[in-house]
Amino acid sequence: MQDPTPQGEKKRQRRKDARPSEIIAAAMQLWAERGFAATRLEDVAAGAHIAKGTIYRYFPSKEALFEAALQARIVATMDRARDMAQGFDGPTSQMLSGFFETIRTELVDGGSSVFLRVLLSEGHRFPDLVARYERVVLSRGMSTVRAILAAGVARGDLRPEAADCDPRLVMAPAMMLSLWGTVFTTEGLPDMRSALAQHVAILMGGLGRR
Amino acid sequence: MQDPTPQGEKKRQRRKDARPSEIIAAAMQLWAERGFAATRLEDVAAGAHIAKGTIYRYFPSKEALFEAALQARIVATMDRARDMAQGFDGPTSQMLSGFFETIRTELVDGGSSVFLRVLLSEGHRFPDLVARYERVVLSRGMSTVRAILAAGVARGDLRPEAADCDPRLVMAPAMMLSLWGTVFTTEGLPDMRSALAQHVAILMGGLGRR
Amino acid sequence: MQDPTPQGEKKRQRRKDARPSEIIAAAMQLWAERGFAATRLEDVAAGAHIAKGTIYRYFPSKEALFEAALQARIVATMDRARDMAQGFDGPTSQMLSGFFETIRTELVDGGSSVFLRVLLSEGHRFPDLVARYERVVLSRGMSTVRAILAAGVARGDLRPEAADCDPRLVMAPAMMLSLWGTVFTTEGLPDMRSALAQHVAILMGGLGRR
Amino acid sequence: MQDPTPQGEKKRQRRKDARPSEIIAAAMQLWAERGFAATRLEDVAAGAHIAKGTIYRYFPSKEALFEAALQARIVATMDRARDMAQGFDGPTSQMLSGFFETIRTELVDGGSSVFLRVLLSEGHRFPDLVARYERVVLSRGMSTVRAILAAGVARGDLRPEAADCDPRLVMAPAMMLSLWGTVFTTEGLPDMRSALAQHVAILMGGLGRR
DNA sequence: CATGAATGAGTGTTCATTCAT
DNA sequence: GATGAATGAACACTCATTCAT
Repeated sequence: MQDPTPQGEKKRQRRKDARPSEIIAAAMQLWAERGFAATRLEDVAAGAHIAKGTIYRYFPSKEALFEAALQARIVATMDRARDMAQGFDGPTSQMLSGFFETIRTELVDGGSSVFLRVLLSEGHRFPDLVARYERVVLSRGMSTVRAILAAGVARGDLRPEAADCDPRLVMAPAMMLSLWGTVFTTEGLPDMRSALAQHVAILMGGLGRR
Repeated sequence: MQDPTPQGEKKRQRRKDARPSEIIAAAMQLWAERGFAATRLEDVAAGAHIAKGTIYRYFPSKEALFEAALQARIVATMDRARDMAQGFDGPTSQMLSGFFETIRTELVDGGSSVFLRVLLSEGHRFPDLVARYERVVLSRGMSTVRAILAAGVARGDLRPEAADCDPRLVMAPAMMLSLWGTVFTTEGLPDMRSALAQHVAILMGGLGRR
Repeated sequence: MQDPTPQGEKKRQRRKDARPSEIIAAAMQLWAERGFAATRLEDVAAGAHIAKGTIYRYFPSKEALFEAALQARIVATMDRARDMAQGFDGPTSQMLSGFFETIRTELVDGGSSVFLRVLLSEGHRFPDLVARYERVVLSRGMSTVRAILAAGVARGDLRPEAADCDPRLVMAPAMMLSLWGTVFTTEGLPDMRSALAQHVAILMGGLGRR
Repeated sequence: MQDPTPQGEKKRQRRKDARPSEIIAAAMQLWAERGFAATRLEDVAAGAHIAKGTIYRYFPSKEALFEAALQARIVATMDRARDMAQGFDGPTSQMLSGFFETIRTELVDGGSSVFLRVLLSEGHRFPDLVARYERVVLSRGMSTVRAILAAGVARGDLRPEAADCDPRLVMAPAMMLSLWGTVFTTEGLPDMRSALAQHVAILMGGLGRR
């Protein structure tokens, strides 16, 4: 009598609140397996154990679902990565390792490499999304790299020219290796963590003080 | 006059022989512009100035066309790259530059980055193709890198440990930058040649003799 | 306090009783604006400030709502019109004017032209409704016209042949003009009242005593 | 050998040329029976004995099909009607009769009343079509009426005030009766031709010289 | 009783593929 | 061989209707 939202209401409500992320999770799994275009919304629905129409209560279109997934999964991580870079003041090699580990965790463990893959191959159809991804993900990543390099120069870990290094060169192996593992064989190759450690070593050698 | 292959016939014959590569050229151009899934076979036909049905005279399906294009465009180039690497015996930095320039030419100017993009995001639909691409393109590229590194070590340009370097780390920036330019903005960033020159410098610093 | 129908109850009761007509009112407004097929039940619910499911407490289906709206809105008016015609004994031109004004008020101001529009274009889906509309609305209207004409002949206002006039000819302009204004431009044309006055004049000239 | 389009080609060509009008014919029949919204494109295809996709070779959308049907069926007729009115110089009553017969033939026999019905009830979804219908059909019809009335005044058949008569009053019965017959019973009522003859008589009485 | 989350049948549209000419 | 008209399976999206709360 006193409670206008009794126990009964809550179960459905709890479900409703969880739906969007359940749908996103199902979608990302399938996109990772089959690609964006090749995944039917009906499959996503089945993966989330709901009916096709239910998706449309939460996302107005397939593209919007992609956008929401992107938003939901990445922003937080990139912020975290940047905070880490700015807050932490250890040796440059350690900052780079931390940065790469963050990227690896997000892209590989968190499954965010789908976004990169989809944007790379179907990006022409979603110019707005590409623009947002650049703004939110790529440029933040590049800023982080620049900050790390600048800090390294300031600290004396790196040579002054390191500040002018194209940040994509620093990020590329982390990105590429994440993609690599989703399609190509990695047999006979170092695991991603070791490879990134090698990358740090090369960078420190190539950019560091002689 | 009784000649069964008169002048007219020959022209047609020449035309007919050229068809497959004309179709492939048209397809690659469009795939590069719009992506594989978003390009209709009808557009490819129009680009090749033939009728839609004619494509099926030469390729049994859209996927087969993709496969043929991949086969046709890449093998030669990769062979060239390897030959170049093996045949040439200059300083390591020069060999790396040459190798990257070859990759860049092929992927960017030749438009082969489509293959990488498609395979990366829709590879699961083409397991055989992925396997072949790995065998023919990726592993050859990695062999080339290993050969260059080994030659560098032998020459004394590189430290012995360079021979154990994951070849993907060497290739990744060249691959990633090729993909980058097909979707993302490059404004405010060095052009690809300069970036690869930086990459060579970093590698030489990171892997080279102190 | 022990009263089983206290003040609060009553208000709710009054509310509940009013629901059907509130729903009908909301529906007719939207049907008039967008047409029957293009109006979603959800919009009707929103217009009536209730939840979608609540409509089903009162009407078992969308078609049933249409039927109920038809029933509710028209019978009364047509009865009124007939009463007016039969009760009043003025000059024929005045009776016709009054009749047309009644039709105009109902169809245009009251929004009942939707029924005519829907029945005209989707009537085949509602054979029962069409039959009822004919019985209740059209044939009553025609009776009224016949009564007016007969009275006019009896009075000496009209020529005897007027009694044989197809009543649809008398009603058609009033009906058509009501429909016209719901879709087509009326710019540069007389307003409906003036037009109907012209119509009365023509009828009186064409059917009246020379 | 001399004929680049031999017999074989022709059969298909003849078919192709006929397709659009076959599709339109099938569509109009079904729209007349069931209304526009309630008729699936698949039904139209079945009615034209073709596959659903074939419709899209000739019309880019359902709406475009409606538009094409409208264009195809009506313009010619309305032009004919206007030519008739302008070219013919007989008594006004005869011109009116001719005009109404043209309208009747087109709307009833030619099935064009569908357009009116669809526009009346679903016109809100097609503002462009409504505008075109007004421009092409309605305003031409009204011009024709005005021309007939003006000619009648000039001839001395009609009183001067007839020139100011709202042309919709003249057309309304012809339009309304066409619609009437598609949904409502006409039992016990004069057939359309007789009714329109009565209408002409009334108009001549109401607008004509005393 | 009221709610609105969930459903799923239904429809317009696309496009790889076929095949009569 | 070459053509392009025809096909029909497939898919995104809508919305009347249901039902757990």
